[in-house]
Amino acid sequence: MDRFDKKIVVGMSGGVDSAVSAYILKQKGYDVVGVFMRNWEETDDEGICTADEDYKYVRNVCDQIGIPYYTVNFSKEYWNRVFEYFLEELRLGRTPNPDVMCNKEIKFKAFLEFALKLDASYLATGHYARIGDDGDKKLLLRGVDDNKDQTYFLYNLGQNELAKTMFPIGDLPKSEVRKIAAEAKLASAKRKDSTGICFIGERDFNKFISNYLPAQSGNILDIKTGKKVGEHSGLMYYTIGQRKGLGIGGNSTKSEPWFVAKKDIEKNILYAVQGEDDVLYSTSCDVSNLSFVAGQAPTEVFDCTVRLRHRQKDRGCTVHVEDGKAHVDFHDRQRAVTPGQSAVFYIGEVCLGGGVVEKAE
RNA sequence: UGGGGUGUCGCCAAGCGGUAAGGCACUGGACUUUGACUCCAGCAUUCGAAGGUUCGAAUCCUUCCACCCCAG
Repeated sequence: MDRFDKKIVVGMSGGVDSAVSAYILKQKGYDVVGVFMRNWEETDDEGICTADEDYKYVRNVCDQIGIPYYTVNFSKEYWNRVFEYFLEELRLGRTPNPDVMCNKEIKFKAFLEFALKLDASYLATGHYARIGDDGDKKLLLRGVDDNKDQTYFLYNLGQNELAKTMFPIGDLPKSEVRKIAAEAKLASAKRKDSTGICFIGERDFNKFISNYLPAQSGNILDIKTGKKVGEHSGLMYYTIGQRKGLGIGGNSTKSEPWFVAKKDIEKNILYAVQGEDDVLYSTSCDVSNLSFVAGQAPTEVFDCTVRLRHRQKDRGCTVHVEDGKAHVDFHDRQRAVTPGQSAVFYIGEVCLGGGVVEKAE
């Protein structure tokens, strides 16, 4: 019962969110241990090892808070379970979400196991998400700060994980987190929010993946006419709905921008369309690798909302679950539904779970 | 070789004697724990070239150059 008996491992990234998470738990009287994960050994484009920089902040913050800290290295696991998957999806011409996989395989699997081995009662992270109760079931709830909600990345968590997890800042708006950090004078209080692939950081995406995958240039065809309108430098550099990077200039007919409409990985052809055309929109999609927070789908058929890309607004849909897969009918057509991205289901504040888009129609 | 047409930013494209619109592309930034989407900003001292007329020209004149079309 005594909080002092409860040991909690906090995953520290070097940013404000995890720092404040640790700070809050410490304030509440828990036995807090900060652990920094080192999962990517390479330096960034400028030759800077971002992990070193991050760890410096972790050390400073932990000293300020007065908690012990450790570092653990899951580079091998990250490479094998996340990065290999990431590359394979790109080879297939899909658009993977490595951070979804990172949460599933690293943070809430390898890292969680590590924390429990340290005799921790819980693993805490700085995610903007909440854990609720529904009788004997745990619920994954959106963070109260709608703008920062990160449940999209966490839908693979199940009952076992949630029972051992805490999200200390999930019920706070970002502004409040910043304020707490500032008042506690935490070293990372004013650090810019990190973006980019978790653990890898902000990169020139094309340049980055060109280090791992061979690029094969080819033609860009107008999906409407089949005529060549440009050249691409490699299909993996493009995602459905993308505008930037096509390099297709004006012509005499229209003055609208071009968007990626489709990829033909067999023929190495990128199809583009000019303007917000119907071909960019889908009315349904197939989803595989389903994972439900409750352990199973609510029913075989259910209505909910679905988010198809991070920070995209979720929209109404009807889900048919069968043989571990789902067919999702959108109530309104959706733009740029992309294979490899996750479809995450919600009912109000509750994140039900989700899966990976296989095909959009 | 005759006849006609066109040459304005990487690509389209306004302008028609008064001191270079706009769109696309591109670049930078904002947003963002996935590559986007979106938003904001920047982007031709110069109008195929050289002369000339004029207070003043991309806009008028002359010559030249390039490309296109129709004849042959």
